[in-house]
Amino acid sequence: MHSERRDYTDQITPEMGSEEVTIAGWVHEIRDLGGIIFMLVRDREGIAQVTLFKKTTPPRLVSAVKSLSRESVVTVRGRVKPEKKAPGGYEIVPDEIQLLSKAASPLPMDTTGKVDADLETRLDSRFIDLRRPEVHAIFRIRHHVLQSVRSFLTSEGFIEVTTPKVVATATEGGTALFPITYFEREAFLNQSPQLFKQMLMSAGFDRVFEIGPIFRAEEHDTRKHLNEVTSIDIEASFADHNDVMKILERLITHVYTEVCRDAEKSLNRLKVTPEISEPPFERLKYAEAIEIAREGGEELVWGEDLTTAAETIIGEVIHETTKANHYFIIDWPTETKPFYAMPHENEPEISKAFDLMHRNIEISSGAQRIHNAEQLTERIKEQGLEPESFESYLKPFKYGIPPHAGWGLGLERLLMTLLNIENIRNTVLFPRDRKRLSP
RNA sequence: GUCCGGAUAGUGUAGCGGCCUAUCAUGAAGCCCUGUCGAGGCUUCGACCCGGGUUCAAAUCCCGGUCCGGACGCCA
Repeated sequence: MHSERRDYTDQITPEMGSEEVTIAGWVHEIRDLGGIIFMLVRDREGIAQVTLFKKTTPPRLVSAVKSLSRESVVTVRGRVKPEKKAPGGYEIVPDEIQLLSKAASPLPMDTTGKVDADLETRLDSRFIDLRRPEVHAIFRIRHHVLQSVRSFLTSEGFIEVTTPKVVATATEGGTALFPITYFEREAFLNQSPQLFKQMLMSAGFDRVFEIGPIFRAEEHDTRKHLNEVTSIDIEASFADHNDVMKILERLITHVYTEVCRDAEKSLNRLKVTPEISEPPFERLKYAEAIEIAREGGEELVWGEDLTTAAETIIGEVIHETTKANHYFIIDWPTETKPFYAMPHENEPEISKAFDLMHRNIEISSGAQRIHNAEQLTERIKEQGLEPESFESYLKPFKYGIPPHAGWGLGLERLLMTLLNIENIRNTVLFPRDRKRLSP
């Protein structure tokens, strides 16, 4: 039975006449009108209507359907019947219905859209929540985004790599790391593939990208933070910050364009039309950004990171003037950025670091990196860190490493802004936040 | 972590001192119904987060706890 030919519901059309089909899926709804019963069967691609007539359908099938519970898994073999009154212009008249797995009731939540559930309830029963077509659509689009990122970066000469997530030291300072037990030693979950990417520049890989999980042990509790996220990271040799910003803006446009082209059905299901930004994106200097925020009433000190309110004001002003959602904030104060960001030669208090913003959300940040071992050691000291603990990091810089630049792009933030999703938890199958560790 | 809201059937909600033996929807069980597409009609089932207090009387007011949401903070 499992090896039999199976048709997805979207492959069936009214033009198929009375062809035999076999569908497999979940019982979405049963509407028993007495003399006629409609059973809606849902699979990954859609919903098909199976119609049973009390007078002509074999009684065993009628009673089988009457005893089915919602969300049970069934296969239906039957004939296609073009029917104007049926959704999609066809229905399936069954010859055989098999129950493969019975669903208990009541269900932990509604799957048909009649009753909304809180995010908490949905995440507790995520396996059911993910059955809902509009939730499923997010992850179909996520797949398209990943596909499109891979094809774009590959066509730009980047090699996909994977680097360890279990690491020995808390390398970057900055964010808090999750400690774990690694046999008899302490280890950490990696916060960024940064140092590995740079080692690969020393190793002569020239251009690499990695798509993988990163972990942040920060106790933040907001709509746009998670403790485990997927980072799209690149590093490019013989390149500066301007070069990688150009790659980034073209990547964003490419992803938006491809998603609009390839994921139309899922976008319609979510009722969103992504707004494509065309390169070049606005490049706003940090100094200009804080000026805009000050004019909008925010009190900011040069040298500090932007507040959420400041980001909102800046995002709105930029949107008014450029009509675009995406923009870069460039020339950040060196002290606000990680030690490996390259300071400008003639103005070392600002660095060749940038953030890519979508309105008020930071979706990516990157920089040209320092590739000189002495300068790097100096910067480590200036940030109050111990150069001794960075020895294995510093080693590749002593034996020939080209100038290089790169960025990290948050996949979930990209999806949020692409699909206008309010809470980042909706963009991850099984989100990990301050409170949630299962499922 | 701070501030502000909130917690009522499986799910989503109304009620905010006595009219609550708690509203409505959805769901489940049963009955009627041959074109539903949030089908319809009738019957039944199912809930006040935990602990303490105030009061003749608490779902409702007060205190503590737990959990949730939002904003902010923290954050390559």
